[in-house]
Amino acid sequence: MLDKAIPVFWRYGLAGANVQQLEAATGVNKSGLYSEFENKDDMFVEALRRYLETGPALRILSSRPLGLGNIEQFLSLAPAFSGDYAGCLSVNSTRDIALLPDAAVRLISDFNETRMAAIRKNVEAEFPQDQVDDVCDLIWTFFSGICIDANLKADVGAHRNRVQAFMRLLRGSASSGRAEA
Amino acid sequence: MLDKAIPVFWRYGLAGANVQQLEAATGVNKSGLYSEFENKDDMFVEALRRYLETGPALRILSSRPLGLGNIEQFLSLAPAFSGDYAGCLSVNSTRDIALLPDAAVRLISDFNETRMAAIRKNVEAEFPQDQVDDVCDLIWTFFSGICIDANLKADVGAHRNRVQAFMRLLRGSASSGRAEA
DNA sequence: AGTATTCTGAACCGAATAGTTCAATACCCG
DNA sequence: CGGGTATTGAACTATTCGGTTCAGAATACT
Repeated sequence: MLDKAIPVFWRYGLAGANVQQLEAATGVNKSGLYSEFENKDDMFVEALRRYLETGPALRILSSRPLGLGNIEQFLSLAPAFSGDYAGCLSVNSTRDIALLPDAAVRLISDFNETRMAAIRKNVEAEFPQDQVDDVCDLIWTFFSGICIDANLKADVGAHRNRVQAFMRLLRGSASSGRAEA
Repeated sequence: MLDKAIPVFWRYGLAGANVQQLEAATGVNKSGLYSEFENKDDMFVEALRRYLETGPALRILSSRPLGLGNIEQFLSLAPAFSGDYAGCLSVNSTRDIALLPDAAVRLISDFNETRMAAIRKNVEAEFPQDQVDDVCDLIWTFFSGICIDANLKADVGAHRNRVQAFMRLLRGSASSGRAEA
């Protein structure tokens, strides 16, 4: 049920989605919706929570061996490209941050930290210590950019290309960085 | 007047902004608003148009000499970090694309093309031809990422750092690319 | 000063919104 | 089969929304 609600919030945001759409998408009518959730905000928070919990990001980033391979997987697979919805619900939601309930903001912030820590472990495996912060930041910024851009045009081929170009840049920097060190 | 409306749409999006907020922000009441604009969608489109027309992006990207210096300026200055609003209205709006009037989608798409062409001219000045497409794509993706992330935390210092780290990566790639060629 | 014009305030409208209630119905399980 | 439990449909409320109308006040022009 939450899984059915996720795409609605994904596409339209919290403010742009109405409960009729949620009824249609979930197949549950208003009575049912409001017996399970307190209000629309609550539905959003729970959908977002489920999205973050079931998403592949942390799994990908913690698979062994740690390293840039995981980063590439993360950038390739974590943003969705399924037509119905594209990019990432959490990234999309940071755009709506001004209208989000506190609980949702906290979810996003907390998961950002967790995800960043997971990214960091992979970066530490390949970069000298003094570059780790910057590289992590670049990866996250790049991920956000991919996710937003996917809303406008979700081209799977272009996405693959883009990730590979970024990884080339990163790998180049990693090897030259090690050489210098 | 449009200048006063821009921050409202910026923060709350088209769906999340209501006309009361637009009245308060512009200091013009509903009567005045609706005598000048057809409807809320129209206000949004005109605000977005003005934003794109008056923004610094194209000016920065076409200043001489062309090159990565312009790209750095663009990444540093084009995203706003003014507390009231952060990032970029156009990038924010791509997240709301599903609810935007056609005219707005066209504005965004067209300006994306124009901006990308301007980026390209700067990239061509420093990169071998076969890397230009990829580098342009990376720059745009990075820009989008910066803008979205600014919604959550708009830290000017972190922003500077981030841009510089990206530029190091890019400059490293440019010199090694030329060396190979 | 007098006239034309613009802008404002406030009332008003219909539609859509989130959210509630409850009788009827379907379903499940003993 | 029968009784308890979910689930539904639909009517209903209250509020907010975008948008309209228009008389009056402020403003500008001559």
